[in-house]
Amino acid sequence: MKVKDIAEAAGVNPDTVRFYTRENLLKPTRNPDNNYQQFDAEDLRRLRFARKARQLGFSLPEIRQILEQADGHHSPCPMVRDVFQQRLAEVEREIRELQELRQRMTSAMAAWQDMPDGTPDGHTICRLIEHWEDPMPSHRADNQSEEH
Amino acid sequence: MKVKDIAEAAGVNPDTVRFYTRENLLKPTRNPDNNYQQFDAEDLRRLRFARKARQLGFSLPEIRQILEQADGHHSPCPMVRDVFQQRLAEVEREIRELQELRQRMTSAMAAWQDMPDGTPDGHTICRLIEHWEDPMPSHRADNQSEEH
DNA sequence: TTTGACCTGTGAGTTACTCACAGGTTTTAG
DNA sequence: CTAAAACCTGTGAGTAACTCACAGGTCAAA
Repeated sequence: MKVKDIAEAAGVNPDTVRFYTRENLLKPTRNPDNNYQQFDAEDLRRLRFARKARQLGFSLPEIRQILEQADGHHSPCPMVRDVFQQRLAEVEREIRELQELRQRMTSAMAAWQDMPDGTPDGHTICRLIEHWEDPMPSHRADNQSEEH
Repeated sequence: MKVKDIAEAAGVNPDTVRFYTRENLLKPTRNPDNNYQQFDAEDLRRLRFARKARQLGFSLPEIRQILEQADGHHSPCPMVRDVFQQRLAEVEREIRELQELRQRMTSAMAAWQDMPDGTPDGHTICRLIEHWEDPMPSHRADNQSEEH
């Protein structure tokens, strides 16, 4: 399998395959004739695994670690379990934060209803946002200055 | 007020103030003697507004737009309302996706309980993830190839 | 007066890709 | 058989919203 083949088989962009190869998540052999990368069924499994782990919120370094552990015939289980549990906690925190945010937004929307659309006072909304009480630190998506 | 003062007053990193200034969200005057930036109370209000809008999920270009509209004595209301509504829908989608993810993760955790911690078969977990049924596109946090 | 804390602008690093480029190879159509 | 299309290669840049580092200038206190 060449880059495009494995990419299609896994449903990803060929550039992602190249990227993962650069990042040592995939280790294709090389065709000495033309230096093309050769992927096999195992690579495809790794790629699919990586993609699913990504959907679960694992980072590329974490995924690489898992794959390397498995390569070395070590059980990545305990580690995976830890990371998985951490990730679950994180997901739950994200849900709580977003629910709170949604609550605050719908309240704001309600207050909004009382104003005509083209209200002449542009400061009304701005004040609404200005006086937004300072909440959560933020949700992981937008802020990397998180506490980990 | 100098950079550090306004940064402290708003509870942000001084580099964020400098960054917002570069991005034209803040337009401090300059002290001609030393070329230092001079911020006033209005700048502080803008900065606080920007930070709260960020927490609500507005992007910097959106925030800049709102501030510029307000500067030009136009009411940013209709625009803000639109963006706000979009953002609310997005938050609700994120919540749904994360809840689904959490559901799937807790199910996986349950299956996990049946295995001893240091299980010799490292492929057990990997298989668990491998066979994860392909779900949602992903949640905005980790994937910019979203459909907008 | 000298230290230390601040200021300046610029450039790089973060994450997980995606895209563009220039040049080599292979496949396919005519 | 050849020319064009489609693929391959590596590298470098762009994305969002910062954060940090660097080198050199300025200023307040001891």
